[in-house]
Amino acid sequence: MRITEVEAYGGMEDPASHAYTWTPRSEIMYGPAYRLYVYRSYGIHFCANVVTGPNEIGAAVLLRAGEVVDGLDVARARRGGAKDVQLARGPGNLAQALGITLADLDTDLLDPEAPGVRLGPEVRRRPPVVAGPRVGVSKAADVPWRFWVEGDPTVSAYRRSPRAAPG
DNA sequence: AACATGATTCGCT
DNA sequence: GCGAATCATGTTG
Repeated sequence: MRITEVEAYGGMEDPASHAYTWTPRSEIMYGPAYRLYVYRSYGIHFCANVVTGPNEIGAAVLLRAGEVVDGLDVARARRGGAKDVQLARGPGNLAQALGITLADLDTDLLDPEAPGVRLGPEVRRRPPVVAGPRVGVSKAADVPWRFWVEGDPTVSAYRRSPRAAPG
């Protein structure tokens, strides 16, 4: 899968991050980099993050959207007949398309032997990337740490949290 | 032990 | 555009 949209969370210094205050849930975020941090959202969906360490800050990057370029049939089956372009559009949908669950928590994304997902190393060509305010967070929403490929149809629509400070 | 809330999505208007 | 669904986690008593 080609990632087209991400959102950065600055660990203990970022009020919007799960790592802002230490909790058992976010413990993984303080660990080594390139591990997978998965959490359940609204009781229904899973969201996948890449811990970016390497220090003990608890920083991570939320995978918000992507274009499925491999295993299309599997992704389609998992997403139950959604349009190809929206197979991995949105954090919950992306996790579902990849089949990520809590079982994948703490997966070493650089280990070729590790079961489940892994992070592809190569970026052949860097497409134009734009930055903007973050989606869905009630705090520090205007920190421009959401990055996406400009004009890519698989990028999710921007929606500001109703609880975020007016901007 | 109880209460409030959310890094969301989908369907209806 | 708006609101319900849905439950684990975090916070408070």
